[in-house]
This record gives sequence, C-alpha cells and structure tokens, in this order.
Amino acid sequence: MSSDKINQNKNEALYLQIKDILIQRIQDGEWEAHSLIPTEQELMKEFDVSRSTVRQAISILVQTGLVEKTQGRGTIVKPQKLVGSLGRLKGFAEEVVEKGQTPRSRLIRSEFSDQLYTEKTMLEVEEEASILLVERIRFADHVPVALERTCWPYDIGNILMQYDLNEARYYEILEHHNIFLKKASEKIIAINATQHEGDLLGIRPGEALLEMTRLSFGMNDHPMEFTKTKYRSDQYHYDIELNR
Amino acid sequence: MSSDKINQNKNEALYLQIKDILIQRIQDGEWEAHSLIPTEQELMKEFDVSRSTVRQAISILVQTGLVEKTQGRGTIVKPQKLVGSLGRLKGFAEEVVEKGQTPRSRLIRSEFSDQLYTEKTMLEVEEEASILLVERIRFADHVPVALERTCWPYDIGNILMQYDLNEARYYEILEHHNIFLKKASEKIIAINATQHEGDLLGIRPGEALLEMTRLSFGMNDHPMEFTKTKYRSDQYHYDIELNR
DNA sequence: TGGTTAAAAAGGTTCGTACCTTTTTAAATT
DNA sequence: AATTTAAAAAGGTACGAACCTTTTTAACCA
Repeated sequence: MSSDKINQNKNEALYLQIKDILIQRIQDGEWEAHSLIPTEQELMKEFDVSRSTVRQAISILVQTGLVEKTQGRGTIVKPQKLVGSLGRLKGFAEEVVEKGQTPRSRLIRSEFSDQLYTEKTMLEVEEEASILLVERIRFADHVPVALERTCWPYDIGNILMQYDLNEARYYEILEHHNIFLKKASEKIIAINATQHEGDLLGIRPGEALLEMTRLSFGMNDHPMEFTKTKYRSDQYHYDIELNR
Repeated sequence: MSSDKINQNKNEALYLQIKDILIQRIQDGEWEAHSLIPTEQELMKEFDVSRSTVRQAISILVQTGLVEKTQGRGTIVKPQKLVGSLGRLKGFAEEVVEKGQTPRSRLIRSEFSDQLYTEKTMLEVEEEASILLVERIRFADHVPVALERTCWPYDIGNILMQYDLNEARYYEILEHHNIFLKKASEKIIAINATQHEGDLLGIRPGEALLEMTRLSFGMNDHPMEFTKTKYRSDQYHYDIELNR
C-alpha cells in the first residue's frame, strides 16, 4: 500500500487531504471496483484521525458517486461510468464514430514545455512545472475537420506519451488508466480562419470556424485537460439538448 | 413561525425530520429567497438537538441546492430558478442582465405568415396555419450584439402581439401566462456575415458569426418556439457546463 | 465623518464518546 | 450437514466540547 501522509500543519483540512488520497487510490486501481475499501476504523488508525474526519472524507466520495456504503457491510468502490455518460463530453473520435465515419489524425507537434503560461494557469500547475502540448489535425474519413491543441499536466502527459499520439484517443487511454472526467466547462466562439489554419484545413482564409475551448476536471476537481479545437463549420456543428 | 415538533421516539432519524421541516419552510415561503435562515445555534435551541444534527440536516439542503452557506455570514436561501434552471435555456435579455448590462432591441419585422414552410414544419403546425415571425436586432447597452429571428405558433403569437415587441422579453411574458419551457435542442454553427448582416450589426461582411438555432418544447412536448440568432463573435460567446 | 481596530457572530474543522441498526461471521444445536 | 442463534463487525445517529477562519458589527480614534 502507498503510505500517504497527511499534514496536521498544512493549511488544508484533514478530511480534504484524506479525500484526495482516497480518490487517488481508487484511480490508481489500488482499490478496485466492486471491492471493499478499508473500514472506518482502519482508516482512523492509518491517518491517525477521528472517526468523524474519516466519515467526512468518505461522504464526499459518496456524493461524487465514487463509492457506495452499506450499513453493516462496508464501503465499496463503484464501477466508473464511461465518458459517454457525461452528456456531450466526448472526444473527437467518439463523435466521428457515432456518425459512421472513420476518425483519423495527423500529429503536428507534441512536446513538454514550461513556457505555456496561459495554459499552465488554466491547469493550475506549479510555476516551474512542465506540461504536455499536443497539436493534431483531425479528419473524418479523409476530410480535415478540426485543428486540435491540447495541454495536460505533466503526470498525465507522461501516460499519454507512451502511446502513438498520431492515433490516440485521449479519453479512452485515460480511462484505461482509471482517470475519469467529472465535469468540464466549454466556451464556444466563432472566428475567422487565418491563412495558416486555412491551409491545414483545406479552406479559404477568412472562412468562419467554430472554436471550442474546454477545461476538464477530474474526480478530485483538479483541472486535467485544457483543449482548444477549431472546427470547419461546413463539416461540424455543435448540438446540445437542454432539459430542466 | 410554525412550531413544528420532532419526535425522539419516531423511527426516523432526527436530522431527516429536521431536514423535511426546513425544506417545508422554504417551499412555503416562510424563509424567502436571499434571506438568512436561522443560525445553527437557533435551530439547535428550537429543535433541542446538538449542533452536528442541525448541520447534518442543513448539509442535505446544501447538496440539494436549496441553500448556500457562507462562513461568518450564515446560510441563505437560494432563489428558485426560473427559466434559468434549464441549464442555459435563457433568453437574450436574461443573459445580458446577468452580465450587468442593459438589454435593448430594435424591431425589424413582426407579422403573421402562412408561407414559412420550413419553420412551420419545425413547429409542427397545420398545413394552412399561420405563425408569428419576429425579427429584432438585440443590443447590450448600445452595442448591437445579435440578430434574432423567432417563430411561434399562432396561439402563442397572439399572446405576444399584445406586448411591445420592441422591448419584450419573450420568456418572461410566456411565464406570466403560465407557459413554461420544458426542454430545447440547440444547434450551433459558425457562419460568415453577409453584407446585410454586417450592416445591421456594425461589422465588416465576412466576419465570423455564431449562429444558434433553437427549437423549444413546452410542458406538453409540443414545439413552442423556433429561433435562429446570429451573434457577433467579438461580443458574445457560448458557455456551457458539462457534468456527469 | 470616515477610517481603523477590536469584539462578537456564524459557520468550519476536529476530537471523543456512546449507543443503534444492519450485515456478516462463527459457534452451537439438531 | 443444515439450521439456528449469538457475537462481532461495520456503518448510522447523536451528543458535547474545543478551537479556527471568515464576516459582520460596534466601538474607537483621528
């Protein structure tokens, strides 16, 4: 077992620190789906805190839907839903497949950098940290549809770099490593294609593009992905259902 | 104040009984929106329970979104959402007001017509029926932001025609007549402004616009509104939260 | 009168204890 | 071996106390 320590002096509530550790263990697969997590007593002993503190931490996992409690039995890890469940929170590839086409990519750039200050701010990483930047052209069948520019924190970037980024479906890979998205916020604007963008997408400069900026958050509410995608408007539109 | 009692002997947890009472008071309007509910101390005294029990009850209200807590200040009743409740299903005016600006309109056209076949199909009205078409330029303060073109079935159009369409907030009016929206589907694309559109919006032709098409449904699941709005991209963007 | 400072108020965090209810386990019985 | 029964385990509910952090209020001073 990883021997995580909580810091009494740190300026963060104990139950929040514990919550983060528990989430980490679930995402690392240390505690598998359908299995019991340690009892409250055991967690009290491990972290040397009171029962109410442990219960506070766990109650957050319950709210998040990560675990489920049964009186007399214990607390089990719930199997995570797939990405599809979160409304429209899908990757490009998934969307293309749904339309019966074949998703393809061409990798433009992939590198770690510590210079992308805007992106680092969005991802809430340390001043000196590096993040991974990947730029790709996305195709549906053989038609260029979008320019995709995505940043991840260092840890996640390291995972993704093990794969062929020319074909990778990010969300699938991350799920495979038990990293799940909890929510995301998107901003959509219309822009005019630059000469360069027009060349890459095979359209005239000045054509209207749909630019979608997305910041995704993981189960621990930390930013996990910052991505900006520019879509050819003749090949893509954004649909959404609003219910109350 | 209503003097609700909780029953120590009853086979229901005290905090659940209290929770139900608190919810009742909010729904009855006894505790109004934006106002502070009694402090934990006062509730402890009233129900003769410990602080943690009161906090347990309130925490449920927080999860439900009924109240909001602020350390040092207290617990306030959140306003029950009106139209806003359906995610982003708001009218232009509401959105502008939320940004602290003043919504204005200039009426371009308003007429009943039986010729708009596309729109009539979307609204699922009879072959021979007339529908109301209203076109407006929408301003935030004095900046032209969007071109709005909305169609309604005859009955609803009749209601709206009683108002000054130059200033009307459709959704407010409809709510006032107890017509509520249940859901809507939106499609968003990017387009290039035509000469005419550029003139109306005060931008150059060819500038990228965000075009949002919305079909809204009422409580009876019948289409109630079909609207197409073209937004200046430098003045407007589309935000959305995706949760699982 | 206006700004500063100190106190009070309100929720936030953490500990400890006690007892209840449900489920599981193990022992006893048939 | 199957059933019944009792004990243990695990989470659920409730109390009380102490101290912290943020916000508001009130007193004070310039």
